[in-house]
Amino acid sequence: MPVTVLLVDDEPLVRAGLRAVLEAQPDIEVVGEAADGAAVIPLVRRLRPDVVAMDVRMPLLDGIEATRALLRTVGAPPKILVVTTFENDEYVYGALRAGADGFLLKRARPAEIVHAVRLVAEGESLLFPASVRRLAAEYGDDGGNRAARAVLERARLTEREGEVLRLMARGLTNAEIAARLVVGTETVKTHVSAVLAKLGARDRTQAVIAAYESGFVAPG
Amino acid sequence: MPVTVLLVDDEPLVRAGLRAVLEAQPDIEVVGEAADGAAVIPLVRRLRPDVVAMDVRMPLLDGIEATRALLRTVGAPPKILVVTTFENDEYVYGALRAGADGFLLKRARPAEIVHAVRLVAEGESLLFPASVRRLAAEYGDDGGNRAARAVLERARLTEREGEVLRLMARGLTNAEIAARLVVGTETVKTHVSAVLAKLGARDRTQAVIAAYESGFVAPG
DNA sequence: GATCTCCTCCCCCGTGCGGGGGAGGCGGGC
DNA sequence: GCCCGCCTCCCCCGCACGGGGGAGGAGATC
Repeated sequence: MPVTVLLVDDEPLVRAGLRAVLEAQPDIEVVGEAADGAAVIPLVRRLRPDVVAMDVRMPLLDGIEATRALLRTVGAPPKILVVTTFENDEYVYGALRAGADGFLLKRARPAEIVHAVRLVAEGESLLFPASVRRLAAEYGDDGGNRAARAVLERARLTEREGEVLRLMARGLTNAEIAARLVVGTETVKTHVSAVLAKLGARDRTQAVIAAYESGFVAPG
Repeated sequence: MPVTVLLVDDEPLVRAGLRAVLEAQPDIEVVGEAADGAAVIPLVRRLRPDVVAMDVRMPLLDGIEATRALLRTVGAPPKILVVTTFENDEYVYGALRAGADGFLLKRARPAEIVHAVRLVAEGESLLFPASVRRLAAEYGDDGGNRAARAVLERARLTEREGEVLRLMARGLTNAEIAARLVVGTETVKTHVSAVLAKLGARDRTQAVIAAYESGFVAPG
């Protein structure tokens, strides 16, 4: 059965765009739309979507409050994909802290949007592009350790994948990582691919950026 | 004429190793050795080396003080390559602040060592692997702007190269950077190569790491 | 026992990347 | 005038990278 999606955005144009992009996929179905956060909860109760694609900035009830309300009041809540215009939107942090599963830039390419929806539907987190660095701030001043663990959990990286990401963020090639971990390069490639997928990164460079931006690795 | 090098390290073994590596090159000549920073200044006056490869941790006079003294007292001072065991050596920052032109890990491969010597001899800076992030701290809290400019100057990146590095650090591919800057991909490749060379980075991933570690781009 | 996750390793394949060259135009400085 | 730094674009070439599959073993869970 297809992935069902509810669109929440105050701009009809954006909703139409998302609908067009998503419905072009045989395995994704847009089951409803809402123009404001206040309308979300009853709609979710009725339509039971797998994913809610929700704008952060909306009149009446914004994406953060709507996310919080959804998670608090709905049993078995849908996955929440926060939609935003700006990479460094203050609201995004709030939404992620409120429990959103990922976020999506409005200027992302169709393929990326589809990818993001599928990913969160499968239970993965989408932290890239990572304005999530401030996660670190939440976790006090004991450095990046707890923050790193938090990122690990949010992105659902396995321990091994976390090790690989850390080595990627030190500039090592797959072969060097393989030597360091005493495994085959094919194994490293597998882990790297998993890391890229979970972080929503296109290549190792973006993964390293995400590692820095999320506080998974800290400068210094 | 060859590049002349003066070796300064309290461990004879290290000096011998550097000598062996460097003298294997037809265009590099080791013209002298010293076991402590205190002996450096007269030797430099006498030998006029192009490059001084200097350990940071030495008895009597360490690499930081020796660097400072060299730059203060010698007219047309040599390029100074700081040699260190650890990537995150506190002393390294001091040496770079004191005016050293680059640093070198003792565990670097011979080819890298040779490369570093040639590079600083040519007047380039070698900031990678970048424990230079704390440059940012020197420049107050006005964010990364002045720090970025400082890194630009230290690494002698041109304005265009700085732009390219910034886009690399946002995860863009060469083609995307080319589109953004409205130039050909070949042009971008040229800039990228220049950035890699000047930062001493092996690939774009390492360049991005250097950008973060140096404070050239800031998380957030 | 069956199922699941994780780690490990293997295949094929296209391509973006980076190194090696060279070259022309343009501006500023000597 | 000349030279030099910078930006621009071009060639060839090897390889690491990343996507697409598949598969076996260890360990935990049910």
